[in-house]
Amino acid sequence: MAAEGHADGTVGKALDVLDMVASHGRPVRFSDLLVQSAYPKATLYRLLQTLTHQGMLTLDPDTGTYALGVRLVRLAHAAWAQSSLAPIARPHLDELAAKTGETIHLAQMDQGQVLYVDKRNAAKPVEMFAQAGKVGPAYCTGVGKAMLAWAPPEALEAAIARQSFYRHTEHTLDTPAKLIAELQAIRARGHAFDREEHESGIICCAVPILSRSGRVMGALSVTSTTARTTLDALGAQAPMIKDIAAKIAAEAESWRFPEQVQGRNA
Amino acid sequence: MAAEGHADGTVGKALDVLDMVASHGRPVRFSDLLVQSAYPKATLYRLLQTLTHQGMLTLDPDTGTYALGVRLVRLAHAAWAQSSLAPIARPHLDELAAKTGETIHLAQMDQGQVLYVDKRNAAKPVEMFAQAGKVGPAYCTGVGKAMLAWAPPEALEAAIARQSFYRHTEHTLDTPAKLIAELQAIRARGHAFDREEHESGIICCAVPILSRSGRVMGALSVTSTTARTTLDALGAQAPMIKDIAAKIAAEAESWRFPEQVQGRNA
DNA sequence: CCGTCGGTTTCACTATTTGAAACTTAGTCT
DNA sequence: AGACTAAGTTTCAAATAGTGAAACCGACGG
Repeated sequence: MAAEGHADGTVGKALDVLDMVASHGRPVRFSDLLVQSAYPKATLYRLLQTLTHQGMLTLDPDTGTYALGVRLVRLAHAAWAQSSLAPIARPHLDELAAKTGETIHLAQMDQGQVLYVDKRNAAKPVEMFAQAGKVGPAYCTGVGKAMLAWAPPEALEAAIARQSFYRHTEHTLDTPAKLIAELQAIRARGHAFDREEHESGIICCAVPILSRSGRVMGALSVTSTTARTTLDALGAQAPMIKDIAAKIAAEAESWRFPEQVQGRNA
Repeated sequence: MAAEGHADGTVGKALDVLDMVASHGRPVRFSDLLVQSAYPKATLYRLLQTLTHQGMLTLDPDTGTYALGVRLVRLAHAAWAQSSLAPIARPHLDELAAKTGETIHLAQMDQGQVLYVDKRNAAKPVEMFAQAGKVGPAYCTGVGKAMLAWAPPEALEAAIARQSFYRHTEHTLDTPAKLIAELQAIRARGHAFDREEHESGIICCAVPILSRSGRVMGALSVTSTTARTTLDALGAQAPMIKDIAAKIAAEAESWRFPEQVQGRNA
């Protein structure tokens, strides 16, 4: 059911296999992959061999199992550093965390899902890798809705098609229609709320991070619990959150426009 | 000219492009990539398009620049969780950090280079993503030498061919011969030292993390400065470090952790 | 208005990928 | 033992997907 869309070309298939390996929590056998992949034996075999040879997968010669390779960790480091908002946003998240004392999330959109790229936890110290890289649903989280609300129509449509609309709580918006109505309200209001839609007792206020041209770059949220605060109180913080989001956007944009792309490789 | 190995098939080329984008610290233009890639315009264009379509790259429509995509961050999260020693080693690193009060490194080998998968910093709080994923040279770091010392001959040869042997300090082992002699001594001694070979004033003691079958899974090191301690004092800690490395190895193995691939197949 | 510079598309040519089927180990059952 | 079976590896003709020189387009700058 991976239904990872239209695998364009060999590369698409290879990446599909990569996802397949990733989706299992543990090393997988060739045959395990074979049953769930649409590809015939020989094809899958060659794909795995190529990926292994490339260091994207590692093959344990003893158990004959495949796992994601360390090359991915290296690539991801670069990805996180260069293409996510995290490094730029870092000091702003610290500031926001200090001011609110609440949990802060910085997220971006990845194939219709919310991907958390950074986080400040109210209680525990930062556990970056353990949190960054996690994904969540878009239709029932503050950051997800904030990003969807400002997404271009065709992206929104594609995203909606990928939502499960599983009813996590009694407040979950469990149909596309409800969600679309909500997005409209969010646009009008300027920020999104999570009204215990994902987890009971958990509420949040989220704002989009928009580029000057109005493109959604990510979202920023302050999360709390109904025990500790109310939606209204959170909403009162919206201007400040929005302000910080704007700062992040501005910096991100000026960081991306350096006339001179420095250094050829290395 | 860096000759990123022999790109096998289209997939290899695509991954090559990915590395190329990663190697620049920032978003790159099509034309920047074109000049440094061996591929002709149309080919590179199609490759970029496929990767972008797949979410491995993102194309900023405003500036027309490519950057690594967030899908990589997601994949890496899985890679880190499933194929690196980090999650298993975490509590042990904490313990070692507490006992020594020094900087701790956990590393694995990636294409002849040292890849740091986790770290405990003596001074500052953990900055995971900023550190994990970083690469370093193998021939002049404690963890690097520890892993090379127990590497199978064929892998060692391949790794040596990839070292630059740049003379970082006056203590750097700057020839294969010197390195090989040192590796022998390390094997005999059971642990490796970094005698200010990479950075002046920085010393460390590293041990390999070996599977029961003797394969190198990674390495663990305690780093300090000449101002604070001596090699002998660090060496005295070796048994304890080794003990912790053994615990990590045992747990990793019982978790059916797939070990590093060694050689490349034909 | 013309020339140039990025970037995108075309299209005949070819190399790569495909996948059914045959083959090889390494276990297992009788 | 021998003869099955499961899991992984290899073959090879057919077909598909990738190639890249060159043409094309649109946005500058003069």
